[in-house]
Amino acid sequence: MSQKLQNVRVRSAPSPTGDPHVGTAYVSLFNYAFAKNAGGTFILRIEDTDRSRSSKESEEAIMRSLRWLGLEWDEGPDKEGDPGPYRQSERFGIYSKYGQKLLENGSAYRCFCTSERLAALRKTQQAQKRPTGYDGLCRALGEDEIEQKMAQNEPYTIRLKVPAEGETSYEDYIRGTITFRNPEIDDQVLLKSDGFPTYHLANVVDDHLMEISHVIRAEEWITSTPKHVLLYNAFGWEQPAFIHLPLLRNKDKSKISKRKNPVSLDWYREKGYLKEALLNFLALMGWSIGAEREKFTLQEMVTHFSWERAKKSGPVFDLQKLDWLNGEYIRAMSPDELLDRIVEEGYTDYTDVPRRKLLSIMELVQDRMKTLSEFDESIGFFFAREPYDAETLIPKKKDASFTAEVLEALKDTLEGVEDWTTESLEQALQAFCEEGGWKRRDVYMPLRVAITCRRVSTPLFETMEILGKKECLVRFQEAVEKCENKG
RNA sequence: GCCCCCAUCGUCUAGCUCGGCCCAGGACGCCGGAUUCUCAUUCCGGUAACAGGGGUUCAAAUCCCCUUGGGGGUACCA
Repeated sequence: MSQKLQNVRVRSAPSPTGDPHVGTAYVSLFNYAFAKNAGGTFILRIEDTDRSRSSKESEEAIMRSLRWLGLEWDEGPDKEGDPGPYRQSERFGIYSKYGQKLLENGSAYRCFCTSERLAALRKTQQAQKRPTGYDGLCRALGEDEIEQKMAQNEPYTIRLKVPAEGETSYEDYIRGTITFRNPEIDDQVLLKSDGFPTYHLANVVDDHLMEISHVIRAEEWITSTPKHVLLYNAFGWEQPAFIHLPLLRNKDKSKISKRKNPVSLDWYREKGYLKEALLNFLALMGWSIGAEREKFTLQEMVTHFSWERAKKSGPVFDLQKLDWLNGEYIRAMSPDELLDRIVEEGYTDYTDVPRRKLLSIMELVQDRMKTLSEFDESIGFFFAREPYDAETLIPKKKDASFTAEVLEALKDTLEGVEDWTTESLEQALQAFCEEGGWKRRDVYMPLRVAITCRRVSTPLFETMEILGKKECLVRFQEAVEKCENKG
């Protein structure tokens, strides 16, 4: 397998159906990394030949998502180049012309079989435990029969005439030689009866016209590649190199699917995964940078990219590890940077809060966040008194009267703190515990809940400083009353 | 059913191309501990794998074969 890296042109060719899929990002990432490493061109081509399932919204979502991730293409639907357009629905005329060519040189034939007959055929084949596939009925049609049917306007498809004997093989960069016996390759439909091409024809024609040098796609295409090879041969075209990436898997090892895994790139974005974390994680799913490193940037992947370090086996998509990675990236940023990201990318509603205040809060929550969407959730109590049960005030293994006692005792101390800073508060509270013989945890928990309304919160004294004495005392008083009502 | 791909800790993997340095290394998770006002963070420690069987060889996680397991394909969807 000679890697001719002179003129690398690769493409990501998603179908615009449904939500933008992580698999698209995954395949695009590898195309991108390889192209950029080789100084080549990364193309985005929209494969919308399935008219009923394709949608404009989906196409836009794919482009938006890829751009969000920073996988910018050099040529694509909105970046026209010589071999465009890059949307197959806009190349409609091209395919039938090439289908015609195949008809003329005897590599394809018209098939008038109805879908009903095909379905029945498949059924009996399965029942008889025979391999399924077209039986070649229309291959034997004579010229006059064909003309007659056409005169009667009978709908037909154009099928590839796969050689009855021999075998077809190709070299896969990461899997080596893959061989299929020709009788096992189906006479694939190339042009549907509505005149639209199937994936197979459109794909090969476009890859040729767009001078794609390496076809990098997911493993699920391995079996249809021999059909593509046959097509290149039938046209007399040089074939590109083929590389099949392992499929992303659910926990049960099946192909990743939305029923078993969040699969939409929008979901990851909304949840607040950083693009660098998601990219890094996706890269890890099919490639390793070597040594004992697992954190690396897109740019590092590009510079170190090589197929030797690509893997063949299908990785389970494990959100737990993504969470960890995301946390790593979050912690690696300065509070300032993090806040910028959160504000710019719209993860917070607290946009009219003074930046200085948000920043001081950020310092308290940064280490506690796994995703950006957790920011607002974890700081809500800074801006509003949240409802909570009196029960919540009670420390472990203690009761309501104990809690009331603590709060009562605490009152004077709190009110007496003049300099409402983290340091003085801590000093005052420590002194309070020592003098009164209280255990810290028994004092801090009720206080924490009184101040933050939550048992899990940012560090107490820092939080109190930010809230200010006045607000803290109000909250404290409310807690005391809550306790009294309870008791 | 048939065809194709794959196979190292629960998960992601290094090692396999060029057999010995591997009674298999790292990471996530989990468990335990330290720090600690909660939760996190941070730091220590622990758990856990070469699917099985045959070969080849002085020597195999690494090469070959078989079995098993998993996955994908099998459409006028991509």
